Amino acid sequence: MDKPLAKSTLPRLDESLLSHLPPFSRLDRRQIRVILDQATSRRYDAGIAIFDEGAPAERFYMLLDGYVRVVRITSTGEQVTALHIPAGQLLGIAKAIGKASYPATAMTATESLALSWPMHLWDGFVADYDGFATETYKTVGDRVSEMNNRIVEMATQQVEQRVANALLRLINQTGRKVSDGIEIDFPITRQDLSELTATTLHTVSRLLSAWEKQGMVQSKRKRIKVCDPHALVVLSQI
Amino acid sequence: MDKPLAKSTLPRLDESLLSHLPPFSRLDRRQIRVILDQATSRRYDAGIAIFDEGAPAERFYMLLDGYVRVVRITSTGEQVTALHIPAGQLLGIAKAIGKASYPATAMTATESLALSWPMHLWDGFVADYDGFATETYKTVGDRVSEMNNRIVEMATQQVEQRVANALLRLINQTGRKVSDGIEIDFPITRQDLSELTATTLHTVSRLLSAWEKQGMVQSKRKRIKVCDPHALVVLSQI
DNA sequence: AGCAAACTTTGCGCTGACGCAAAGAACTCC
DNA sequence: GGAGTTCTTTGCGTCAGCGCAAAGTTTGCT
Repeated sequence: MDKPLAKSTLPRLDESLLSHLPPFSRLDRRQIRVILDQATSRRYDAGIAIFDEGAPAERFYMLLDGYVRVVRITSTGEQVTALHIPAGQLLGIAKAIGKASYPATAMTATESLALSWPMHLWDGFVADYDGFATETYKTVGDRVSEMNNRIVEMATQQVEQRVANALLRLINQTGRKVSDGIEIDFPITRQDLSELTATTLHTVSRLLSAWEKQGMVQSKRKRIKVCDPHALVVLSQI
Repeated sequence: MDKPLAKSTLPRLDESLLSHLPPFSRLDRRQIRVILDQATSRRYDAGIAIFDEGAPAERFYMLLDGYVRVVRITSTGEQVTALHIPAGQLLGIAKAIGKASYPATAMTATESLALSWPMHLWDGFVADYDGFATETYKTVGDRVSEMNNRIVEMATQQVEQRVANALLRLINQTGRKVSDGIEIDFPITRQDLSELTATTLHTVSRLLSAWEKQGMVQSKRKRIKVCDPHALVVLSQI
């Protein structure tokens, strides 16, 4: 869909980009060099689809910087966010779950930077690189767990608890410590939160307003800061 | 937890048990013989936990006969059904998603029969048996897709649509053609259906009564037969 | 600076689905 | 065969959260 930049337009990628990331951490410099030389690097604006649900899974990606929202779009045009992926994780790994096309759309939540490789290299990576397969399946497992938890939450909890849980998950996964609390590290609207918790932006807005009055959170346009995580935990477990 | 029967109490297992099942279908008789000789066979009554959420994943299973419900239990004791597994599929494959313990409980929905192997054989199976890994990851992928669909459904659909969808999924996966419709092939209560669709048994009962009046379904105690699948499809897609 | 677009807040009425309650039907086990 | 258990149905009152509407706020664009 979008044409990757020619590799030559970018400075040679440095080994340190990958060497500390779990799927590659057991590899030596030489192996990482080979991997990097096969990679395409690209910057994405915020709000762009890296790949689309249903499209043939031609490449897999390593998110180096930014945040990605994995969304599914229903026949009636509603969006449902399945998960958020922070920098340092693989995405578009359809092959790891035996799929030939992407099962969901990956949208950048912020400006992002990702490496990608053609999918035909996948089997080689799995076979040749120690730890790559293991870490990949762990990633799949973590995402399965998260989806599982979402199902349980949606099945058993009220809207208020679901929103509280979603906020807690977001600050755990992508929180940034600031002066008087923890802030979600990417722009997130009431609409986004509602798509993550199966409710409406109105209800999310009302909840955040109420919580702000009680001093548990502070928010401005596209930014949410949690000041009292413990109070949220209490709320989420009623 | 439950002690498997000693292998010697059962007649020698026949190769035809496995030879047509996807994870083993590319193997020759000799390989299947080796696999069977390492397997433990066991019968389970209906309503029994084959393994429990959180327990160390010591064995993996192939369901030969019956149906298994994969459930999660919340801190408040509510059950949520994640998926149903029909005969012919692997279960308890925590290793395939990088887990050392089972992420959910597997309960038999009917009397069932399963083979199992100690988990330490897993890596050998993946390495030695052609197609085993591929088929396993496909199974994982299918389950991920199904969970994904459940999330989207729960996020966007009304109770009526969710129940209709659940019924359609059940007759697709586990339906048995009978005289004037398709019947779900295992006993399923209103309560079970409500745990699958995040609602109450009362609401499910009301819906089924209404649908029965319209001739779309017929049901008796623990049995549901869909007479007009197309009408359900229409209902589910409003 | 000024306009447009995107995001947020808040009020109000409505209703789908739940909670509770109670009775009826089917099956199981002595 | 009868007592107990499990499953199902149905009625009724209630309310959480949605839909709609409209106004306010922030940001970006020209």
